Amino acid sequence: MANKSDFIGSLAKGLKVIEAFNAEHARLSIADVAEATGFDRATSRRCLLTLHELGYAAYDGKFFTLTPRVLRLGMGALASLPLAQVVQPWLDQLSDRIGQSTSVSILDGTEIVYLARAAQRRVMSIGLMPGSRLPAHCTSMGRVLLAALPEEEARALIDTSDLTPRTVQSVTEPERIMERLAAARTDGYAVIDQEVEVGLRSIAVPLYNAHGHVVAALNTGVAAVQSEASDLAALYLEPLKRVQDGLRRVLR
Amino acid sequence: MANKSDFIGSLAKGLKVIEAFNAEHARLSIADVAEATGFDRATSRRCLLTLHELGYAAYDGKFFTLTPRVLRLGMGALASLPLAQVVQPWLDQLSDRIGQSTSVSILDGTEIVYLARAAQRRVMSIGLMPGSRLPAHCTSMGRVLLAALPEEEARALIDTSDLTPRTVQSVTEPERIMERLAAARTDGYAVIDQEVEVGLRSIAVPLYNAHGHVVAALNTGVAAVQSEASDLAALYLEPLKRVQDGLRRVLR
DNA sequence: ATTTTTCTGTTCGCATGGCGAACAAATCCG
DNA sequence: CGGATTTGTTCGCCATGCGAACAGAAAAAT
Repeated sequence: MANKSDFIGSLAKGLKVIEAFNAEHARLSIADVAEATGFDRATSRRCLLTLHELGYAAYDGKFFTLTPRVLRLGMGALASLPLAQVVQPWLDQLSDRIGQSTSVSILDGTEIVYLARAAQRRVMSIGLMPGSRLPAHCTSMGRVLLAALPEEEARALIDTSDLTPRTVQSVTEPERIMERLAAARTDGYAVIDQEVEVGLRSIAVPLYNAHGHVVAALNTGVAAVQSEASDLAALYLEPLKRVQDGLRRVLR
Repeated sequence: MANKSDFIGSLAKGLKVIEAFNAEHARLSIADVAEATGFDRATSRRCLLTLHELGYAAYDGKFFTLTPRVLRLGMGALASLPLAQVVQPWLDQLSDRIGQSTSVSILDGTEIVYLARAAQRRVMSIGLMPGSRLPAHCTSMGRVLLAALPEEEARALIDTSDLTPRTVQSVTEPERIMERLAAARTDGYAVIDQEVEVGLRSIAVPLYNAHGHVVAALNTGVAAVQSEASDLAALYLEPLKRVQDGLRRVLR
């Protein structure tokens, strides 16, 4: 930004207030928002009242919750990503053929964002839908996306990730994660075994565009009771690579 | 809002700029945004540059597109709706049993917003995901949700709806739509036959909470080549009502 | 290739919007 | 019931955000 005077502080504050709401904090008071954002209580209050006035938040006299109207804010981004529309039929077909859930995601900072999904039976307790996020370092799709970056860039992202273990199997040492990325780079795919959630294993491959650049990741996830980690490549790598090859001609 | 001075105009402007992006207008210039929002060009420019600075928009030197980060703005709303989490397993089961896609949505103004979905084979060309919207007046779920409102309230929403026909079968006269709502009220369900999209028929029922209030709608959609509209009730009403009954005890 | 039109970047003066402190009242909690 | 916490409100202040105006760049038309 050329000039500091091109920046609108009030808008920035309001967006930070919206981001203060999440699954764990769905219903917040003025004091809650002031604490979560670090803004003055009166500032937080004006932001919340503005959101309420515009229909983005409901207010019961003390607590605020976001309303479905805020979904309009995000739809512009999903809509502007042609990738999701293009890959959906491929995911549906792949999911039908292999009998497992499949997804496509992209990297956004230290997280992956789901763009498209074809779901079979639920194997994860958290519902994953376009827009959902998971940490990149401990997901198969995240690992192939990080592996596609220059090594220093990947390391910087790992260093700023929240490496808090999510299961007892979570890999949390940066050096070991970098090793897994190197392996993913060499193998052309990544497998995770109950690192992001107990009971879930998944395998992912990168998706390339016609120029050979990695633009997304494709995975399938299976219940741990259903397949050993060591079997995932034998079972699913070939169909995933077939979709990878098919999409390479289509994506730009 | 008690005081006009509790309203933050700059925040309101910025949110309107974000909403200017949609599927048809995914990539906008400063002039485009000024035109779409009615704001001064310099104001539009500052909003866009602020969104870019915060990571919500990408900028190529002339055009802006929203980035996946704006999805964080909407996720707080979905997360704060326990309804989506509660109904998902019921949708998955129902979808498996009847072999068709099923969805749950709520009313937001003149539109329905999808909260949850269990998809089988794609019958619609537009991908519907949580957060997607369709006009209420010409969808089966929209009709049962409008039918649950006091009649004057429903009429006011019909009067402010965009009644542009989407297919040759679209019902667009307010009186005829009100008749369809009355029928839905009497029957306890609604069927639409290719009004929202050629090739799609669907049937929906309202979802009640333990207090008997309508809180959402549940539907299944089928390809027109697969079932006649007159057969939908015979084929699917019973399983839909079974889920309706089951959820009545669970929803609050 | 040139001219015209449209768009963007930038500056700047101005008005007021948004800020936060302070106080009173309401609510919550022990 | 008293103390602690939170919310509503007012208000003075000043920095923020606005929009006009101008120059330059880019795009479109000739």
